[in-house]
Amino acid sequence: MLDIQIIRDNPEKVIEKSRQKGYDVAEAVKRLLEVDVERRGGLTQVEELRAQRNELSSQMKGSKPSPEQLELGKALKESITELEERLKPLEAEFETLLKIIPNMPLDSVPVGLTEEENVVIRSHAAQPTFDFEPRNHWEIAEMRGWIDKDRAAKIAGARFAYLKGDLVRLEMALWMYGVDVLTDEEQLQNIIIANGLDGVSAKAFTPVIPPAVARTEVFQATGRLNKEDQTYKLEDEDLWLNASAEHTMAPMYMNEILPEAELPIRLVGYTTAFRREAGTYGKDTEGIFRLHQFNKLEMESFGTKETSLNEHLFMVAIQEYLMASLGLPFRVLEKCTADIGRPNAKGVDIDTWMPGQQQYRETHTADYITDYQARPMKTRVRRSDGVTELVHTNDATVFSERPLIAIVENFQTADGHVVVPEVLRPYMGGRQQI
RNA sequence: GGAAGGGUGUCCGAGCGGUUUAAGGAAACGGUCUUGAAAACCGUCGUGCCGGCAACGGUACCGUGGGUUCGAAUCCCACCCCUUCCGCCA
Repeated sequence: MLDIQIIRDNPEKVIEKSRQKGYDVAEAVKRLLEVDVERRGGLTQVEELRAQRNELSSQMKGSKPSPEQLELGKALKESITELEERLKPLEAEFETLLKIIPNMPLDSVPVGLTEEENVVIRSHAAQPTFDFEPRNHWEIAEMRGWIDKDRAAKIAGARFAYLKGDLVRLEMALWMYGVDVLTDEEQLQNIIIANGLDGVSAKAFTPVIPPAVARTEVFQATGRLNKEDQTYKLEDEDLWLNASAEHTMAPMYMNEILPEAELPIRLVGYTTAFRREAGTYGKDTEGIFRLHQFNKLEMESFGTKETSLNEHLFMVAIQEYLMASLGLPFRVLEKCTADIGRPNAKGVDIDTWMPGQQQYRETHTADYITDYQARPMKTRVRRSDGVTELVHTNDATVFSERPLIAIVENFQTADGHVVVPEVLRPYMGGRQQI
């Protein structure tokens, strides 16, 4: 959530900056400020009464309370209870509205109302040419027995899959490769230098396998439970299945104050992600592009306000480095105001060319979140001068299963085999083709 | 799942109805001393919210949420978590 002070001081700026689709930010800000005034008025009254109660109480502590004092105490108690009851719904509405208001995009974020208005900022590698008609990944998978969705449907329903055979080995190779790069400070340093990100720490990411579920309270604090219909809830438990390792890594240091010397804390988490994909009926029904369950390797980091923007750029640089090293054709997009998530002040996507589908498809995202998540999570840093302040969080995809699709489609051979990218061969027993 | 014990500030830890504006210790920061460091000594040292230009004042917070009371870290209820033992088990 945003700092209420910022909204009070610059409501028009918050509104102007937050052009989002789906709901009316201006209306929410207007109502929030009304509620804020009412709430503060009530709060002042309650606090005055409490002060009287505390005063009376300290008078009574030495001797036996007189009947008059007890009488006054009872009257105060009633007034306080009554005022508190009136305040409760205001506080609740205040909290709800505050959570609805999205983060303020940086000035550099392009203004747009749909994802069509995202701006391509870089392109890497030419689209490959084939002397045969390139197939979809599901056609290749069919030929090779790599994906079985029919039996998965029997077991779990639509949008689930059994991945099989060499496709599974390729996926595992991808995880290993990603973790190896992210834990190698020399390679990280090279990425920093190559991208002119001087001053960015080359500290290695710590590999993490997080819980795949989180409590309601925790999930809400991350700002990622906005669309409850997209997230699976465990029946009879106060638990939700995570839709990314980000959801269970970001709140890891909830209610903690971290020493500045420990920052940046960098994590690379592997988990299975679950998404209900409500409202996508009929979309991407073929193959494994859009499943209810998939695996993903994700970066998460905790830093300070001075370092977070470069940390974001660093994460994007890592993504580009990884994708380029695989030899995949992809482009980098600066997301427009409508396409960045509510907690974001900026966001970058990577779309990768899928020759079997003759289009670029989203494979990665990188979120610049500032202190928006840290505020409700109460994750803070004690600076070297002793001051505590909110940390800044960043997250970004390393690999999901979508790059797997890109590898299969881009490096396919005429007879339905796939050339293994060189950097993955050490993890595939040296095999050049599967 | 059963039994017992426990959750207090950055950390350790006391407190079990009104001297809590949370003892004491450690860490951290500032200072004295020292060639420098260590030690010793002195001082500072929680967070949120409300009001105020500020100094400051008020209020809330002792796992979470309710309750009892004029008054709750302290008593009662529910839940969550941790530890140990038993049972079950990848």
